[in-house]
This record gives sequence, C-alpha cells and structure tokens, in this order.
Amino acid sequence: MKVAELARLESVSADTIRHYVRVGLLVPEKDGSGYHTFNRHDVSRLRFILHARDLGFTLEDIRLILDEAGKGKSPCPVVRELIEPRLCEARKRLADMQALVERMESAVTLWSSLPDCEPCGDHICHLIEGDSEQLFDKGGACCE
Amino acid sequence: MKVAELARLESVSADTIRHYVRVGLLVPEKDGSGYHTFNRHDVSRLRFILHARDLGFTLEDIRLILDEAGKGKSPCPVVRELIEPRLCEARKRLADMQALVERMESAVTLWSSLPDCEPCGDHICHLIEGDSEQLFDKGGACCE
DNA sequence: TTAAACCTGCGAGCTACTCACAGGTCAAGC
DNA sequence: GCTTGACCTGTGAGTAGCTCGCAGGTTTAA
Ligand SMILES: [Zn+2]
Ligand SMILES: [Zn+2]
Ligand SMILES: [Zn+2]
Ligand SMILES: [Zn+2]
Repeated sequence: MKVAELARLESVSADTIRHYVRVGLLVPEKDGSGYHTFNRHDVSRLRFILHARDLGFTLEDIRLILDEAGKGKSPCPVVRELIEPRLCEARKRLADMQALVERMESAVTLWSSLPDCEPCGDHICHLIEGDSEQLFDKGGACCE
Repeated sequence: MKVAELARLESVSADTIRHYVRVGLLVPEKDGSGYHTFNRHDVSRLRFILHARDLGFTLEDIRLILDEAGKGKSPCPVVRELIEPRLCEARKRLADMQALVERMESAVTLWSSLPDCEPCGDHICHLIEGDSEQLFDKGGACCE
C-alpha cells in the first residue's frame, strides 16, 4: 500500500502521513523505486496515532507511548501520566478561547453603535484603542 | 528607550518586541551602537498592537490596519471587516477545544476504572484504542 | 581598571502540518 | 514501440507567534 491509498483508507491527507513518516512515527519499508510501502502493522499503527491525536496527545507524547509499547512494556502508565498535563493545557486553552470570544463579541456589539473614527495624530483606531471607555467615559471622540 | 525598558513598561517579553521589530510592525530607530531605540510614537504603536492582538487580530491583520491608518485613512472599515472571520475562527476553535476537553475528560473517567493492559501483538494500548467499546462490549481484554 | 551583571541583535527552533515542485510510474491509445 | 496524460512520489521550504541560545557589546560597582 502506498501513501495515497493509506490516506484514503484512514481519511487523512497524504501529507499528514508523509509527515508522520518524516518524524519517525511511521516507519514503512521502501520499495524498489524508493516509494514507501505500508503493511497492515503500519495501518494499525497509523490508526493508533490518529486515535491518540484525537485524545489530545502531542506527536511527541505518541512517540513516547509507541516507544514504551515497542519495548514490550505496557504503555498504560505513561498514557495516564501524559494525559494529565495535556488535559490541564486543554482546559487552559479552552478558558482562554472562551474569554477571547467574549471579548470579541462585546467589541463587535459595542462597535455597531459607534461611527468610523476620523484619523487624528494621536490615535490609530478608536474602536480598538478606546475599547469601552470611549462609550461610557465622555460619550464622544477622545481628541477633539 | 531600549527594548528591555519598553518590555517592562508594557508587560511583554523583550523577545516579543524584537519579534514585532523583525516583522516590521515596529520600526524603531537605531542608535550609534546598533540598538533599537523607541520613542513615544513607538510606545503607543506597541500599545495598539497589543490591544488589537488581545481582540484576536493576527499580526498580519494588524499590519493591514496600521498600513491603512498610515495612509491617513480611517482604519475602521478594515477593522470591522477583519474581525468577522476572526470571530468565526475563534468560535470554531472554541467548539473544537470544548469537544476535545470533553473527550479527554470522559477518557480519564473511563480509564480510572480500567486496569493497565498487558502487551499483546495486535494492540498498542487498549486504553487509547479501545476508547469506550472495551468497557461495554465484552467486558474484558479484547484479544485473550 | 577590571569584574560582573545586564543587555543586544540575530539565527534557529518550536507544533503539526501544508504547499510547491521536479521528477517517477503506469495504463490507454496510436 | 512510443507517447501522452493522469496520478503519484519524496523532499525542501513555509506557516503563526513567539521563544531560546549565543557571541559579543554596554554599563556599573568595587
Ligand atoms: Zn477606527
Ligand atoms: Zn483620536
Ligand atoms: Zn494501555
Ligand atoms: Zn490486545
């Protein structure tokens, strides 16, 4: 099986597979003309990688897990250890994204009631710089 | 004012400022010994960049906004245009993060009631590969 | 005056791909 | 046998937004 066929089979891009080969997560054989050929072990290895990726593990995490399993050991302890920090990071990023979306939404709401600002020497854009103070502070343009 | 002082003043890393200089968002002068020196226009420009960044604009967006303002035009129309796709992307990423955190949390919950798996030839880690089917499907290890 | 502390710009590296590209492979048609 | 064209290949470079390492310059206290 060559790259494109495997990509279709697992619904990922051929580039993604080539990337995994390049970083050593997949180690397919090479045929006579230098192309990578994947056997069924490579297929299940890829399936594992994708599954782990969808659980939030980094490719480096996945490499560690695969290494552990490759040594004949149970990778479960490593898996349980690794997911903790990933979960913390994911929660943090989620909170950050939530705050960002809220900031953006209230900006858009606020801006809809504000006119375009005229260029002045001191400011670049009152929408962005003024944020909310402009609406409640003086009720008008800041520098006129 | 040199990089480190400006960084302290605006509570960002010196590397961040150097990055903005490198990509041309900040254009400070150079003093005799080749160091960048920032005047008060550079300070307010940086303040603007940070504010826009915190509203979800990309550095490329910010460049466009600054260019527009630099031509003496009102950047507001560009700002209003640019925030729309950024808000969509942010909402999408928020939803993705939410789904990811939920997947991770239910995995951790599920795993807490599962034993470590013993290595077998067909699987790498039952925790990751089994996901939930393992718990409800057969109630035991899949390949024994 | 010299030693240490601090600061500088610049190159490279980070994640997880994605894209561009020159060239290889292969079946159909003449 | 030969050519055309579609399809596929690996490799190098590029993406965002920093962050780190480093060799060396500047400043200050002893
Ligand atoms: Zn404006
Ligand atoms: Zn103004
Ligand atoms: Zn396991
Ligand atoms: Zn098994």
